[in-house]
Amino acid sequence: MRKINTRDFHVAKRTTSRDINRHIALNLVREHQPISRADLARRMNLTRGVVSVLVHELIAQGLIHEGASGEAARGRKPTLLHIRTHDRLVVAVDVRFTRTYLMLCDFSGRQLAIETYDTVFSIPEFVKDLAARVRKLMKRQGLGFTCEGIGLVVPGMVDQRTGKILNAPALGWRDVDIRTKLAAATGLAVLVENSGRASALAQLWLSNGEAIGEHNFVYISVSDGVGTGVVVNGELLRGRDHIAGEFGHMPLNLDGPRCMCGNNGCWEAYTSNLATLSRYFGWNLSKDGPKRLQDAERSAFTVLEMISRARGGDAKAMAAVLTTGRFLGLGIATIINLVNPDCIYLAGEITIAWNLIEDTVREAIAERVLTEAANRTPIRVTSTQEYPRLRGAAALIAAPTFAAPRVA
Amino acid sequence: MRKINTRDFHVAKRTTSRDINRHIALNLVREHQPISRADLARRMNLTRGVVSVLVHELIAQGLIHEGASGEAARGRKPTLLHIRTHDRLVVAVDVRFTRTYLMLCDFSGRQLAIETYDTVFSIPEFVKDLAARVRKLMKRQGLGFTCEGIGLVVPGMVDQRTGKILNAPALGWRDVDIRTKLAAATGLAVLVENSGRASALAQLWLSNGEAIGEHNFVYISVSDGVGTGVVVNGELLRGRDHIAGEFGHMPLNLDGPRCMCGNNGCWEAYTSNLATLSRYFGWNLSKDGPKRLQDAERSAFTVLEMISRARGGDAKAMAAVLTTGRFLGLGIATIINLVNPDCIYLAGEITIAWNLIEDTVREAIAERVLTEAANRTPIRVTSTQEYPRLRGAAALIAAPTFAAPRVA
DNA sequence: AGGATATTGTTCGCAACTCAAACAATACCG
DNA sequence: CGGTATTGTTTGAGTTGCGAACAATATCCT
Repeated sequence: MRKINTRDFHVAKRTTSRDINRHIALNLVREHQPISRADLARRMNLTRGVVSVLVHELIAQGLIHEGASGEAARGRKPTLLHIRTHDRLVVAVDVRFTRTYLMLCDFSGRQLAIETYDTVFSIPEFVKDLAARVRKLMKRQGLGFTCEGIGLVVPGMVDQRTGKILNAPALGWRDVDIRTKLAAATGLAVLVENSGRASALAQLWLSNGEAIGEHNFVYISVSDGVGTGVVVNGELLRGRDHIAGEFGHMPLNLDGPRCMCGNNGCWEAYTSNLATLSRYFGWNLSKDGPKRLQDAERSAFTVLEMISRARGGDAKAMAAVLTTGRFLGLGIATIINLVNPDCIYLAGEITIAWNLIEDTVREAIAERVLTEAANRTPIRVTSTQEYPRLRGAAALIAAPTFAAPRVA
Repeated sequence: MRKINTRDFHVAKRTTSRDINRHIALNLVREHQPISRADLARRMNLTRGVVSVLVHELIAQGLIHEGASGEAARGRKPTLLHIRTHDRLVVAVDVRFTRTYLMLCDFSGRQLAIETYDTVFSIPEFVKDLAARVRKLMKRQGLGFTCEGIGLVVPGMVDQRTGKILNAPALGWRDVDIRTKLAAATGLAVLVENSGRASALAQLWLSNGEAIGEHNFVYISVSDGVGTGVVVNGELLRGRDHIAGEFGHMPLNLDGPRCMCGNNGCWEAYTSNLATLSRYFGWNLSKDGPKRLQDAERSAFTVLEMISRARGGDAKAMAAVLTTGRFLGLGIATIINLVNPDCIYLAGEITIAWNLIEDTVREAIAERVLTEAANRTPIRVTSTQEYPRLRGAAALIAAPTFAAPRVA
């Protein structure tokens, strides 16, 4: 039951009905390919006649293409339709504190090439270097491919509308108009987004197989910080200033440990990798937080190693991991009470220890959740191998092609 | 950029374009009445021809009606259009711990009659009594009016789809199918909702004048508990189990004071009227919470009185109020970081003391908010005189008439 | 082998819709 | 009282979904 915004509405034109149906058809092909025209007509409750025209238009636009004939128990064999993604490419960039990840993939998120290198912190050099790498990547890819844009994600605050990085403390970037600079250097469209929200976009737009279809979820990425993205009704929650969804900085305890953001007791301060390590080593973050972070990042000893030790019988490591699990659960419970999503996706290094902490997490959730139904909210752990941030960067460019037209 | 849900979509039919445009026209009339056809055409960027037909259909449906001629500097005088609300009535019911409020109003939320009486806790008696009161109200109203339904709000968890009250601890109601019972007793359509969310609906659908138009906001109602409603893109956030938006139970401190919900340190436990009173009297809620609540409710001494004392120079009262203000601000800051709404509406008895606490609230917000832009989020205090809960109950019945048609 | 049957994809007349332009109905103004 | 501006209606054209008929193609059954 949505209220029509009388200050910003979209009247239906002559072509609106067809625009809507064409987009629905496109998305059905995307999620059910290969699929025949007759099958589309059945799923859409339209006549085959209309669907034929819709498909013709989508082919003319170069969005789908006909493939081989399919099998049928009886009657004429169907012509199967496929999404045209293989020659529509995207460059995805994930800038992190230590290293930068660069991926070339197609519109379905399929990885074609990937490379990683030490992050360049000087903006002009970063742009110049990245532009050169993109050129090389496209050259190596050969002809017959078009690159439709660069998606870039950073850990920090981003104004998605203007493409400006407002504040990325981990990189030391502040008020950087990265979009304009990068677009000028490469001649490509550039979209920028916060890495937590981008991961949510990847889950929404570029997930494979069974994971498809959730339209109300919260994505939680636990690594250096805790990044989150909230998806409501198939749309990422961005907020007035494009800074919505910062669940990492909700307080668990106003007098708790110091957080990177300057406040005390943020969820992130209890559950980030740094927090877990601090618990193990007995660091006092309230005193020397940022310095510790840099030491930890640069040192070889990561949370992953700590988890190995926990598995190997190191009781202190196990205790630290479990405590993180408990706070993870308490935060998740709050999120469930606030958003009541269909499910929660959990990502980050800590998920490697999922079978160690699952019981603790679920126990903490049960403790603070308000109803029995909410307690049954599924928690899905996503594999770190899939590069969610990079796929999210790709989704920035690919998604607009498939998004619902704005109406009413 | 919304993703189309391929499991639950709405194909555009022959009549979809007109359905959309008719709803837009209806809403424009609603928010700009009196308005002429020509004016509608200009606002909608449609030709007057189409608008004429749309208006004709809306009149045939009995949703709008023609009024007097308007003034024009030159040329033919316009025929002004009005929403037909005066003879479409709604019964709004607000059940609270001490008293029940019953209002008869029209589709625009205009109050026609209001009464209040001691809450009847026995369900069968409550239903029987309410049905009798509704009959009497309608009889007194006379002929020529149609009652289109009953909207009922309660403090507690409600499944809006089934109309069942899951758990309303303040009333002692649990798993009550109030909708079926009340519909059977009155023969009217019945919709049930949580009172915090209903208030948000009232703000969205039945606000007057300048307040019209916000489509992304959080409504915070501070009274016995802290009820909240989140509106995103002109739609109330309900969540999978219809329990979303329980910001009252987000923790400020995991080891904080005991809350009605059974957890510790909920925002509500710091800012509800009971919490404010406890601070003044030095009650220990962790020990004897529910009993205290009943005592406080039944006693004549309310938060309002405490605020008077604070104004009168009672330093202890002032301190208690200011502390509530501080925690109010800390919670609001978290909400801003999570939802980043266009604005925040604040309601409840504590708003009487707004000029006392505003500075403290804003200070606390500035302390925890993550960006300068977020710090500028407007906070609008709504008058208690307007019965937000009752208007929300009315909105439950009235809103579906005006809501955007589901498409794509 | 060949007709019955089933399925796919196209075509065509019809109804519903937006759109542009012409039109009748007012009202004001010099 | 004619010129002009504005409102609201009408009319024809272009676009769309709908239903039914159609051709093409495959399998099944005799």
